[in-house]
Amino acid sequence: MHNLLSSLRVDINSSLYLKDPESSSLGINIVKSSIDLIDLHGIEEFNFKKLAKAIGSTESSIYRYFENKHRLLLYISSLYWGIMEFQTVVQTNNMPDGMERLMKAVETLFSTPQTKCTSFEVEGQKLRHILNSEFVKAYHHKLVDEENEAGYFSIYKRLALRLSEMIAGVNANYRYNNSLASLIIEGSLNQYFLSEHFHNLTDCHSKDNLYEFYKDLLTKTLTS
Amino acid sequence: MHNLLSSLRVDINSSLYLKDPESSSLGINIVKSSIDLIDLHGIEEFNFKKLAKAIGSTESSIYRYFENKHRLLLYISSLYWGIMEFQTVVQTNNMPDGMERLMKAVETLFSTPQTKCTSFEVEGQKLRHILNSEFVKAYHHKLVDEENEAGYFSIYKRLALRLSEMIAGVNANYRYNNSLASLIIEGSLNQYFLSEHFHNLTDCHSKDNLYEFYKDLLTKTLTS
DNA sequence: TTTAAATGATAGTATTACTATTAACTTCGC
DNA sequence: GCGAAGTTAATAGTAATACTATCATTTAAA
Repeated sequence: MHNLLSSLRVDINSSLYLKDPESSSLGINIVKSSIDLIDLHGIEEFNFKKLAKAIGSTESSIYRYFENKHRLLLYISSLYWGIMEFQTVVQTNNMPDGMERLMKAVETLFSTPQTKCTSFEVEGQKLRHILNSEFVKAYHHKLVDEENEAGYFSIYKRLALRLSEMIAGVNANYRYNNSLASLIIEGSLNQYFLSEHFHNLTDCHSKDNLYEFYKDLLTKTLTS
Repeated sequence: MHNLLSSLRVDINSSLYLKDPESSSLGINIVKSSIDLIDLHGIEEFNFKKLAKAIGSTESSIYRYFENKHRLLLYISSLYWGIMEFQTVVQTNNMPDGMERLMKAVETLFSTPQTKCTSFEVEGQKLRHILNSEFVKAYHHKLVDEENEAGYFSIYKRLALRLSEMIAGVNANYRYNNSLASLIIEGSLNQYFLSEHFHNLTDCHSKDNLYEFYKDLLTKTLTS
């Protein structure tokens, strides 16, 4: 299994970057350090000048890898969803029972991403924290339709469709499998944010609680 | 009822503005026109220079009402949630049956806001469209905890808690009423966005569909 | 009618998000 | 080991944004 993990690679849409960051140590530094900085200060406070300073390089060098910070955020987001998809596939592989599969997928979605299967040895917690806070900004903007067309969200959508299919596998008569899948994936980001910043708008303050909440919701919705 | 509607006023946290926009025609113009512009071009493209031009005033005059565009967005958001809360309360008033009450509240949440009960005669559709696209940006930032502390999200939170209490009224043993309430309110914004921009990540492309999806979810979750 | 308050007009600053240019360093084929 | 090609660094510059400041003018209230 370890070999499989290290040989597989998250395949990120190549139009998200100008030069593949995995192709050089500077590129890897750009991604790793940007994850540190965005995790720490948020995307608004983050810019290429600060990033350049942090890695001891220059703005112009960073611009050779990414057109702008928005694209970099999309790259980081794809990295996250790619890892999540990979883990979901690995974890649910060869599970014959539909409900068990679905629950395993949900549990995986609420877990910390394993960054081992990438070139970037970053803390999965940081990656998830970034996605919790910043992913909504990656698609809530004027050019979302163009970017969606260009495939910048394809990994995210593929994961949602996988989940949707798993839901259909549990109950083929359920009419809202796509909406339910989106609801869960959104929740996997948002409920953590609520716990951190709007404490009494959620009852889930641990991964276990969250899993229980969605398990209950899904079991009742799909089997009653 | 009409008198009640016109005499009641959505009470917005006064630290969101420097000078109450409802106190002058310029203030009302600022809010009305900003809703038009943000609806049309999104919050990133929007700035006080463009707003000033649109209403035939100046940047400096607008800065006398709102400290910055972020505060203005928070003001508009409070307006939306205030209307939603008001409508929910009016619509569910005197309903003895808990489930019926909850369903009416959900239906109201997915409806277009009635702006009659404000000083701003704007199209409710625009207001909802802005919230669908921009509300997440109102709290996904570095200063969220400070702003939350200052009460900038109090109407939103009060609405979530009302919904949470309604859920508890249906099933007192359900342990996740806060999380479920947040999930519904988030969904009332997000599922519309999905329908518009990520069409096949949802099955709900009308208000009726959405209502059915959540009705099914809530009925099964709370009564089985 | 006087006075204060509100608004307009204009100018200016710091920061951001880039673009352009040139110089220096690295790497790779030969 | 050498030169060419590619990569990165250093520096400078631009347009737009998000304000702040000042003072003149208009409007409203006492």
